[in-house]
Amino acid sequence: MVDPLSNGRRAAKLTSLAKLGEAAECLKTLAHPHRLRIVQMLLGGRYTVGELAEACEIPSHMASEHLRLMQRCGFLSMSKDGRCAYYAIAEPHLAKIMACIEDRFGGGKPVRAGVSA
Amino acid sequence: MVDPLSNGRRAAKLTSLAKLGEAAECLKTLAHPHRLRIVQMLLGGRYTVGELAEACEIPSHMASEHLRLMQRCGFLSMSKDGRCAYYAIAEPHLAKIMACIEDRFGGGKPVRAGVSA
DNA sequence: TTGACGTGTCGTGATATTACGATATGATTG
DNA sequence: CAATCATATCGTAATATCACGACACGTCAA
Repeated sequence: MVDPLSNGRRAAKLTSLAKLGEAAECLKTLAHPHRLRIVQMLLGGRYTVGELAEACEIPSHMASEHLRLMQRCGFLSMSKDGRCAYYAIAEPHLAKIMACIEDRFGGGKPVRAGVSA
Repeated sequence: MVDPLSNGRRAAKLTSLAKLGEAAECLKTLAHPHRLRIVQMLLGGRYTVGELAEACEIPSHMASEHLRLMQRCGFLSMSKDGRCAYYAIAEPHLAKIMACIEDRFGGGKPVRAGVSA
């Protein structure tokens, strides 16, 4: 009954719901296959909208929208060079989060836990 | 036409769009303030639906739905004890991802990127 | 058995997200 | 100057998500 892992009101180091709401917004922004690929590519260097769009197999105006969304929540920065727009990672935490994602999904395991437990 | 998997300017270690779609699903499941709080609590031990609901300030039948969503993508496991249902973390990667989130949002800073370190 | 309690499920309306075509802007080329 | 390219923005319809009330189900106490 005194099992430290099975019971007891531990000291709550809980983040406020407001902060969690902010975090949820950012997570939701990241939660899209094309945007994940864009982040993954950008983690390796800077690319133009067209390059990113081609890698995601989508029209460039759609890549532009994804890019804008991610720029709005502080993930990316943009710099223009002539008529090309180069995007780059602006939020350092993205590398760690992406590493977690690649760790779980990049490997190749089917990844389905707990379903039968 | 640039094949993102074999002909990038840089060595492309890109995850397939299918895998990224899977990852996006999981991220989307996590991207909700109440679900983030539930995960944060569960990372510190196991709790019943009612306890989780109270901490999120929501009716317990809504907590139950959040719990079911997270159980479906393998994040959580459940065990019944009498009429109580105890939930616990089933996906170890959750701890690392939550640590990243707390690192960026838990501190207390307004948090808006662009502040180049 | 009856009734209260803790959970889980269903249906619904409100709201957010998505992809897309059309079109606008600014930079380059001839 | 006009044409073209690379991006960006707008309006939209289809779709997904959300919170909620209502209620079904098994468990426990009397």
